[in-house]
Amino acid sequence: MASVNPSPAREPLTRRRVLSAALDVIDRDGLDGFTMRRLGAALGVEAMAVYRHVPSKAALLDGVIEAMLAELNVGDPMPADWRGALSTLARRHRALERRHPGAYALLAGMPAAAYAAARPVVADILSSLAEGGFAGRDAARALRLVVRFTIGFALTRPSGDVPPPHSDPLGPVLAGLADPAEEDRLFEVGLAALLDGLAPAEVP
Amino acid sequence: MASVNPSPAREPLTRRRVLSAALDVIDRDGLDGFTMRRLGAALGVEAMAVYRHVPSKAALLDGVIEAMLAELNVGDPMPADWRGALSTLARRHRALERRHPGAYALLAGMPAAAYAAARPVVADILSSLAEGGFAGRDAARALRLVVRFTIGFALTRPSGDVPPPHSDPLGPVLAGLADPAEEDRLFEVGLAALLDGLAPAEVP
DNA sequence: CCGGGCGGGTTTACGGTGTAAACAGCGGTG
DNA sequence: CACCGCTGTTTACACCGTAAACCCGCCCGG
Repeated sequence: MASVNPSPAREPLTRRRVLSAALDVIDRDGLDGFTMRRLGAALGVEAMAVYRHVPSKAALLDGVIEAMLAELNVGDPMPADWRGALSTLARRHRALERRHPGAYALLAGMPAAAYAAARPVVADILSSLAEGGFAGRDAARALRLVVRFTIGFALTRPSGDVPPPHSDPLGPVLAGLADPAEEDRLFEVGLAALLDGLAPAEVP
Repeated sequence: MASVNPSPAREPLTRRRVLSAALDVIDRDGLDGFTMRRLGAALGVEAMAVYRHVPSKAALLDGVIEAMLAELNVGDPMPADWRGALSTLARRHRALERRHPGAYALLAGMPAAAYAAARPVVADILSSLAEGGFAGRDAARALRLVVRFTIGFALTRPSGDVPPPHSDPLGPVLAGLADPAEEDRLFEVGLAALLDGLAPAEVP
């Protein structure tokens, strides 16, 4: 017989399949609900089978990080000016977070080496920055700051709802804390401020 | 007999004592190494004893968050100008992180109500901002942005060390990634940029 | 003076976790 | 055909958060 499966036996487990299923499970059940046993179930397999393709849960999560970062390379095209490039990166990051709300938190402890998965965008942006007059070190700093601002902003979204709606000095700070529209506006304000302040020293 | 203990029996467990010991254990063993059983041991008590003073581990961690935020109220005095006030808050935050490197990550999911523990500083800063010409909504936004930038920056410190030291377009981005001095400089650059961009629209 | 409740601390137990180790079947090669 | 290496399964272990039962010393009403 040819290699066509006579019975609809499952196709073989693969590192790719494992990583992709892991991302799905995390997005569905959250990071806390993500369990090797659940991952196995999602793959139609026993938990321990996963360990044939991944050395540990931590390493698996590193793989998930890289898979997410790779998604940053696709999207509407990057503008050539540094400001546009950086804010496009930020927007892709926010889209990534919306797509993977559970897994996005993994980016906090990123292994640094994982950045390589986003090499194409990063390279584009670095060249935009160079073209825009940033010195090498300053370009790297600008990029890192935008990335960390964006990730950090997403990770620090406060949870519970606002309790004291009146006559508290904290009132204005807590108001509309959970409103997604305000969240968007806040991010845009912050990003614009950061980019303004990052512009390279003019050399007239 | 007076209330002096005849035998050096341990003094009674208290919510305060529990929270403080929890903070110690977290700082020593990290968030992952923080276990109810270990906390009990640190208090010279069985794990379940803690539950007389705290309804669950999650609630306990909320208490730890509030304890940390309360520390923001002490430190060298706050300048009256909004820029100085905000950057003093940021500096206190960074000191807090240095003091509690393990527990600081809890601030990511802060319950929003916990902000109340920092009411004094927050009130000071809001009045500085008002004095500086910020409208109510803008003042709250500026404050929230600085806080989230600062916390987010701390939480997104990349872990592993830099692998490709040469001839990679990513070279400059990964270089000196783990150097604490560069980390400080990066933070100062970002904070300055953010504050610059946040200045209220001038009304001449 | 006593007895009883009760509040703080301990013991035991349960279902869940990550994963080490032994095992089972199956395909390809001598 | 015998064997071996891969892949997946089973079993087992130590540890986790916490529910429930228990135990004991103190305080208070009679």
